[in-house]
Amino acid sequence: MTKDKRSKREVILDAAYNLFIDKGYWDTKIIDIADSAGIGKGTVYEYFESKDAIFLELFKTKVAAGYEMLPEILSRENNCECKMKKYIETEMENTSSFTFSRNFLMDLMMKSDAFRNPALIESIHKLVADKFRIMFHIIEEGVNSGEFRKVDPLLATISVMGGVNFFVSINFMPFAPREFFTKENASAMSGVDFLDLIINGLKP
Amino acid sequence: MTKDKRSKREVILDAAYNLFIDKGYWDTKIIDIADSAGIGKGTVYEYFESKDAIFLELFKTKVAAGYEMLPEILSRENNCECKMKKYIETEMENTSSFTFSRNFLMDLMMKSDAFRNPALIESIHKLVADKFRIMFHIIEEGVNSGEFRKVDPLLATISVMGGVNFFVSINFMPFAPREFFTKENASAMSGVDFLDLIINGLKP
Amino acid sequence: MTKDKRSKREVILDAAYNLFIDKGYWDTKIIDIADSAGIGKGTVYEYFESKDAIFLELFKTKVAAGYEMLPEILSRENNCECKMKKYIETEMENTSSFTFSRNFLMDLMMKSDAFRNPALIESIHKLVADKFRIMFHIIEEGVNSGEFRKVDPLLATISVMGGVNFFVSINFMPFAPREFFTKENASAMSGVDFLDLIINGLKP
Amino acid sequence: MTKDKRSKREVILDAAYNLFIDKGYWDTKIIDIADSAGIGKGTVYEYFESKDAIFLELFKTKVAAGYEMLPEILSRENNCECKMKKYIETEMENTSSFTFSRNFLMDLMMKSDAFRNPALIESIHKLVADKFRIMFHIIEEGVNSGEFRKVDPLLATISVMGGVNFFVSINFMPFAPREFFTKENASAMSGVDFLDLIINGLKP
DNA sequence: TATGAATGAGAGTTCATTCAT
DNA sequence: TATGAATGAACTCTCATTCAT
Repeated sequence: MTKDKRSKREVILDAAYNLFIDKGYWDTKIIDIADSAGIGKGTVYEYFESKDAIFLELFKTKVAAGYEMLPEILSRENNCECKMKKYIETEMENTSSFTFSRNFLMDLMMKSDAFRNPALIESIHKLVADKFRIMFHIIEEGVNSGEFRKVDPLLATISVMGGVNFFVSINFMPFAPREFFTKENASAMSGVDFLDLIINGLKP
Repeated sequence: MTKDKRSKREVILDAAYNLFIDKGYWDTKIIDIADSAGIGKGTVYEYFESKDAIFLELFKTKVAAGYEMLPEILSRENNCECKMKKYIETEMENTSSFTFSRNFLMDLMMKSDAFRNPALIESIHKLVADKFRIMFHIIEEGVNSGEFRKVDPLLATISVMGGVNFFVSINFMPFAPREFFTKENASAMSGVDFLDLIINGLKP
Repeated sequence: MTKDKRSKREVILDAAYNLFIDKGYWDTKIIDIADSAGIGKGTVYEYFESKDAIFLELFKTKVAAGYEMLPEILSRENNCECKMKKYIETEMENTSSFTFSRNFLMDLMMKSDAFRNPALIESIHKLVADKFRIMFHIIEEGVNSGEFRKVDPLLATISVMGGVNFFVSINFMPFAPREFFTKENASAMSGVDFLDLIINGLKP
Repeated sequence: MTKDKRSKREVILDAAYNLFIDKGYWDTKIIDIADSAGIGKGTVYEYFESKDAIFLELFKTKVAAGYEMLPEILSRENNCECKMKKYIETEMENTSSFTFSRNFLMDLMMKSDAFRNPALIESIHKLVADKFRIMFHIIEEGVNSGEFRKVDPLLATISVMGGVNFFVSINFMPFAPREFFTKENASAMSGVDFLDLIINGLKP
């Protein structure tokens, strides 16, 4: 009862996190979070200012935190292909290690402007933009150094990021044609093969 | 009063369309649509059964209709690269001709399970799954015929579709880092270059 | 087109009448009446001020009119039993000749104060009160003349009227236990037997 | 604040009950109930799922509950006349003890098909049908045993039930001619006299 | 005269948030 | 600290009535 100060906050966050992932932000009600956390509805407001605030906290700790080390990690790599590999691995780890079932991140990205909390919107936009810039610089560097072909870096960034985002979230998308997404298929898809495609393209 | 060729139904659809794109489905209220269309709240219901019905109509006419001819169009092409080119062109046309000021389709895809109207959900899932299958078969065919490398068709489909979706919608995404998306950059990005990337990859 | 002035009014009334009986007042919408009458919604308001006004007219012509001659008819009878017989016959004729299916009259009686139109409320109250008074005077007269026992006329009036009302409307009541109300049973029930019960009671 | 033994649930039920009786179900709005109960609109929904649910609860506790013991009570009586007496007494108690200021039950009966809630409709129909059957069996038994004349039991049931219903509710009917329903008259009317009329009829 | 498109007040219901305990 | 009863603004949808044509 006394050392539970930090713990209860965590419990709320965990409950909210799972519910957001499971039912989406709008379908998750405060009472659901409270019930799931085993506390009273009012208690939620002892720890968080609002539903938005819970979301923001979750975003920062569960999502954004996974990318904090990214620039440093990438800087340790010698060439752009390796950097891109690390990037993909990080994405895959983040989405899987945080038990990203469903489309949490994508959800955030796409619907971010449905929220009214400016801090939240800004956080989301910032993360996505940061990731975009990182990928852009990898490609730009690769093109400049001759490691990559003379492609338009912006175009390539879009292509690669779109692919990566889709790749890491496809399993959780509600509309993915289920006949393709069997257990075997899912486990067969690897980041290495994925990188290979981006680097080498489809042509034999 | 003079240029009122557009029926009121059209006016409502346009108003709803822009609002849905601008603020999202849930943030758009019936009164917003009515106000935006310059009519009374009740009038909306003279033309549509419900908010869902407006959405469904919009989806069918603005989104799904653009893909109806896709299978036929693709069947006219002789090789898979050309098919993929046509696919990308169709996507680009659809998203631009309908003045997609935001990523309407992506939005739909990601949030589709937030809707309760089964007809609507089904329509959305069907379109996305159809498109996915089309791309899958293009790639599968290419791999089988030797036109493409021996890549995993599913992985490649995900990569390409993710890239394409991102590509056609990036200009309208709320979070795209604005410094990259100047007018000049936007016009510089072409489907041909994009296809080149997918086909040939980044390696020189 | 020219001699249809009265006719169209009738058509509206008939349509409304059947709908009121069939679905009840509140479940009948103006558009239903218009559709059923084969005219436009606005046209209804050319002939009637409001939905209430239609109801009032219907009440006066279809319901109240059936009782206008009642005092005169009863005055022709020589004794109270015969008067009561006539009363019952009139009720039965009114409810059947006007194809009173369902609980139109009862409906009116019970829900009359749900209407806001004072004229309507008054009409309904007046009819019911008139009928009550008529029955009361029949019984009072019978008691005074020695034709009936020395019962409380008010109590007897209530008993008889309740029975009569129930009797004439039971076939149309939604809750009547259906196992009792077969076709044969319905035709077997006669006003004469009913009167016999009231006059002679249950004791052998 | 001091006599708040009554739970808020009770307060809401009472408020709703009086309003339903006073203005009818459809004319009573949730805000009316809330205002009358001295609470906010939303609070009503903390205690009841819907307007229908309030009604159903009211029906079960205030109306149906009064008849639960009826079969047992009647079974203790030795002859049919006594059973009928008990029946009438029960009706009178139910309608008076619950401060039936209007004919709530009759109201329910007549309008029951105006509700859409199946559980509600069924409850109402069941109660009325049950009561009808009880009376029918009393009379049938009386006829078979020779205690009553050889009358049609169905016809007699209708006559008696109609009379009883009217009798117990007449004081609250909006249309009852007020000159008859003075305080003295009301108190003069007894169930015993009423039964006498049914049993012995009007003939001397 | 006849119309039906347009209206908007008003309904039941939801739920994030408040606050007395 | 913890609660949950209470709140009311806001939502979607209904429909009797109006009025320009």
